[in-house]
Amino acid sequence: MSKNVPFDTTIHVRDTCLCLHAQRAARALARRFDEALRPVGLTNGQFSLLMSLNRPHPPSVAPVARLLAMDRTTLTAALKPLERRGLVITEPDPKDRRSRLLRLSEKGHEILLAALPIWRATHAAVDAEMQEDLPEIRQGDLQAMLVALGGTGMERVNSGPRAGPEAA
Amino acid sequence: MSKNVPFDTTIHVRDTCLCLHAQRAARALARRFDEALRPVGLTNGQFSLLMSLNRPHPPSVAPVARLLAMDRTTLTAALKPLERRGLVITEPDPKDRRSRLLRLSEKGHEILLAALPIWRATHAAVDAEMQEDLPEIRQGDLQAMLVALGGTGMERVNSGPRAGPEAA
DNA sequence: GACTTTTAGGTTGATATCAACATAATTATG
DNA sequence: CATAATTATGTTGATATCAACCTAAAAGTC
Repeated sequence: MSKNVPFDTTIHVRDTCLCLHAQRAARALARRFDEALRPVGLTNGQFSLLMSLNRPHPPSVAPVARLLAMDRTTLTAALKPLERRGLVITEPDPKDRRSRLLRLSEKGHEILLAALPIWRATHAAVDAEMQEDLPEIRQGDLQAMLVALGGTGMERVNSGPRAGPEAA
Repeated sequence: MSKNVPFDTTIHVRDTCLCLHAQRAARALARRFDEALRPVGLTNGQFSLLMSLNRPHPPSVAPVARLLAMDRTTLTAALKPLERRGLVITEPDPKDRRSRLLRLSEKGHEILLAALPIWRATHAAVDAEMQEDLPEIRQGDLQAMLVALGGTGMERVNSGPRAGPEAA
């Protein structure tokens, strides 16, 4: 009886492991966006986090963690440097003493504004490259598949009153 | 002039940001596979790393890092606990004194063998769920897209002599 | 051969991630 | 009301990730 995994199994796993592929894709994209956002001093994760806080009402920890498909303790840790830098302000929720509300500071809003064109440009470039590599596959399909993998933690934040351009 | 990002921009970014979707998918899958592999004491990343070392000739650091689309310093760090646990053995490359060769130990091979059925079952389950969620989209398409995003660090390790079942 | 450039890999530091465990507050139950 | 169950969040510890910086060895150049 064999005590080793056959090599062709290794090849099979290498070629089919969704988790590995997802990790690789995530890493590569993270590096790409990290580099692009470096001039404004944000990582891709920080950009996403700040953006997730740009809403009409400050959210608490759990819904943000859910939206980012991230463990809440990860979020707690990720908030710390942002708080230290004065980009995020956390406050007790008057409605629930166990809860904390997370809010962008003035500075947080500014950085996010500065980061947005960078995100746009980087995203457009990645889109274009994808289209070039796989012209017959639609972008919407990729989004749908990633969402299927990453869960439906997409909170319906737009079900409430819209801040929209009026908040500007 | 507005000093804030409009809320509907937040919604747009939330819904279209490939990087965010990839991170979310990667996190969710990682959690899923981490949990499944816990009984054999491996994380998803460790499984992938061990599997990537299951080959006819021990590779050095750089090609493994490339295959996993990972920074080589990450790989260095990831190897440490595995070495500590005696699953991986690293040795100087006689052909290049700067290089290290990475090899699975007996124990590493055993754990990998134990992990394989778990991987198969988990992967099959994820596949089935994907098919259920998005029946009209083919799995091969997802792989192709993730590969396009994650780069082509897929080393042609099968271009050499095949270990295959004969190595057992 | 001498010197320069490139390459292989490691350390350090900071951020990113999750499980296990813990405290405190809120809700549910009788 | 008292108690039990559930919920919100944080801390700790270990692994995961990458940039900046460093040393040593190999390859390239003259």
